Amino acid sequence: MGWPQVSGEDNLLRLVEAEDGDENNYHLQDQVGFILRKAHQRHVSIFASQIGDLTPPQFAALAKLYDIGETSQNQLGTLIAMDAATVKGVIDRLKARGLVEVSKHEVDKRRLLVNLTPEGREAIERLIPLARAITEETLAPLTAKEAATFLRLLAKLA
Amino acid sequence: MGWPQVSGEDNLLRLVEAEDGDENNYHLQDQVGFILRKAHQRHVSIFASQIGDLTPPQFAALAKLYDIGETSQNQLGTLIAMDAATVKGVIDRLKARGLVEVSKHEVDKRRLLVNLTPEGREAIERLIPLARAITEETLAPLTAKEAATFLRLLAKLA
DNA sequence: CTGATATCATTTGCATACGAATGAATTTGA
DNA sequence: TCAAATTCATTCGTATGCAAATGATATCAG
Repeated sequence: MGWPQVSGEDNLLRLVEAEDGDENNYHLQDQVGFILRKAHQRHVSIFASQIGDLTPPQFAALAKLYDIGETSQNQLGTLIAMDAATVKGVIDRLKARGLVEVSKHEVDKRRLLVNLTPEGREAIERLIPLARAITEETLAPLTAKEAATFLRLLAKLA
Repeated sequence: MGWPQVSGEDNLLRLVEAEDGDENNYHLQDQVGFILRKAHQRHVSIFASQIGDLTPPQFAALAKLYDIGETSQNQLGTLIAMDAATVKGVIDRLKARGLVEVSKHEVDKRRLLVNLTPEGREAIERLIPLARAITEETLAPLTAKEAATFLRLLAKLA
């Protein structure tokens, strides 16, 4: 009489509803948000297995700085989809490890300029091949054609 | 001469490489992990706009309990893809709000049983229609056909 | 039966992630 | 020009998310 009392009735009710067309049946497992969260978790896990000493957001910051060179902290955040509070923490940790350095903007005194250090540059150049492997492993469950389709649709959602 | 000094040379180098076949060019924006992270962020944002007083993980816990009835905290975590440490925090907060209640397993004294309270049951029944709207809005950039394809491929990845 | 293993839950430490509030500096507009 | 609005960065509070360590309990193997 523990859970059957309430839940049992519900399971019965749900069976009846299923026969009626399943309209009131909500399956968490089928919701895009839930699957999206799991897919993201899996990717982060793959990332960690290949690049243990850097998180995906930290890698994103380095990769973007490598791509575009010095920028303001806020601008960098915009480019890698992090709000101001989040990017500050990421940059602080990269700074503490000597991978980036910060300086004040000459004219606009509000801005904090961020750039790679030589060590940061060396690190990102060393890691980019691993990042390609991570992408490959993440997409491994799909065929090449499926992967292309998936990336196209995912980009439309993001 | 602030940032052009190093970055300018790099952009030039990259242009040359692009002519060579783009092999050394790494574009964060095209990586599945980065787009996955952004898509997830967008969904969480949509979720928050429709259900402000509950997070997606909290909702997942309630929805799963509504679906299967009372379970152990660990088992619930497995079902909604959360590790033991994470699910504990989620359940603690739901418990503090009176949406779930916990009790000790009669025979296995290690287990902590979790179940919906009447308030929790009422809440999840009220929220499920909103969850459907959230799914719809998240998938809105895709046609119905694209959405079906996307969900199929996403599920293979997750 | 009992020692080795395994499971369940908790705790700690670290790292995103975001809303909201704050302060400093810049830009806008009347 | 100068007050209002905006932008940039920081800080605080809250909420995932995971690894690792710990303690309590349960199960298994010999």
